[in-house]
Amino acid sequence: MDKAGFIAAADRQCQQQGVKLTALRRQVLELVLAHEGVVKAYQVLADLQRERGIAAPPTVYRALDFLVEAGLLHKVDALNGYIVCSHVGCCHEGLILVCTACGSVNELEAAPALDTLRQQAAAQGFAIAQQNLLLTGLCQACRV
Amino acid sequence: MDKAGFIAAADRQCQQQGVKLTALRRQVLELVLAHEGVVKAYQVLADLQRERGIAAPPTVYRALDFLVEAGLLHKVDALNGYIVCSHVGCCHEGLILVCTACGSVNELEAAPALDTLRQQAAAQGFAIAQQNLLLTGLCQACRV
DNA sequence: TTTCAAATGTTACTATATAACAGCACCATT
DNA sequence: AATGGTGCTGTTATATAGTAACATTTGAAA
Repeated sequence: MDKAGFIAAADRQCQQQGVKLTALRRQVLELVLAHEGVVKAYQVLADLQRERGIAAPPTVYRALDFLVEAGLLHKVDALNGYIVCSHVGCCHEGLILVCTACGSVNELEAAPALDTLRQQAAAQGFAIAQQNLLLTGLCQACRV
Repeated sequence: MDKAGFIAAADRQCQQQGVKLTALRRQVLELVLAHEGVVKAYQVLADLQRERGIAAPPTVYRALDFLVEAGLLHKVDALNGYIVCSHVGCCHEGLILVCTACGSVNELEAAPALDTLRQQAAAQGFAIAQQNLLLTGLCQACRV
C-alpha cells in the first residue's frame, strides 16, 4: 500500500473505532511511514523537530502509543522501535519477521500459529492475550 | 529446581561449554535466582552494590550477557528484564508466558511451535534464528 | 617468569521512557 | 454567549536502560 493509501485507511480505521487521528498523530504517522522498516521514537522526535521547530519526548511517545493502540503501528520491543502495520483493517495478530542483518521487516498473519500456541498455553491454564509475534532471523536477501 | 541445584547445573553446563562461571558471574546468577519472575538489570546492580559496596552498570550487563549466552538466563525484551531458564541443559528454545496481572513467568518448550513458524517463514524466504518466544496473557491464578 | 588473553574496574556518556502539571481546544449544555 | 468537562498537547524535569572506551587485574599457557 502506498503512503497516501495508508493514511486514508488509517483515517477510516480511526473513524470506525471512534478515535481521532489528529493533525499531530497524522504527522507522526507520516514520519514513521517515511522510513523503511523499524523506526525509533527518538528518530521520529528528531524528524518532528525538523518540521516543527521544537518537540519533547512525551509528544512523540503519546502519538506512537495512540497509533499502536489504534492498530496502525506495531511496537517492536526487541528493537525499541516501531513498524507500520502492513495489514491495517484485516489482521489483528501479526507474525513480524525482523532481519538482523539489514533491519528489514516482513509481517505475516500469525493467527493460525497463535491458535496452536494458545492451546499449548491453555494446557497450563495460561490464557495468552491478543498480540504480535516477533521473530528475528535472516531475510532472503541476506541469507547469501 | 532449587537454587543450589540450579547453580550446580549451571556449573556443569558452563564446563561443558568450555566457558567460565567466575565468582562474579555466579554472584550475579545468585542475585537473579533470589527473585521470583522477571528481574531488571538495575535491580541486580542495586543488589550487587549492597553486597559488594560498589559496582557499575557494565559489570552487571557483562555478567547478564554471559549468562544469557550460556543459556542460563533468558532476556525478556518486552520487559527489559531477565528470567532464569527453567530448562537448563534440556531445551534451547523457550515459550515464555508472562502474566500481565501478577508478573509471574512460566516457561514451556517452544521448539515444536517454532518449527511450524519456521516453515511459515521459510515460505517467504526468511530463516528465523534460534530464539525464545515471549507471549503475554493471564496465568491461571489471575484469570478469575 | 614472562606473556598473552580474558575478565573486571572505572569513567563518562548515550539512549529510552515517563511523571507531573500547565494550558488549550472543542463540544455539549445551559 | 457563559459554563464546565474531556481529551489533546505543551513543558519541565527526571527516571530508567544500556554502551563506549580505556585502565587494571588475573590466571593459565608458553
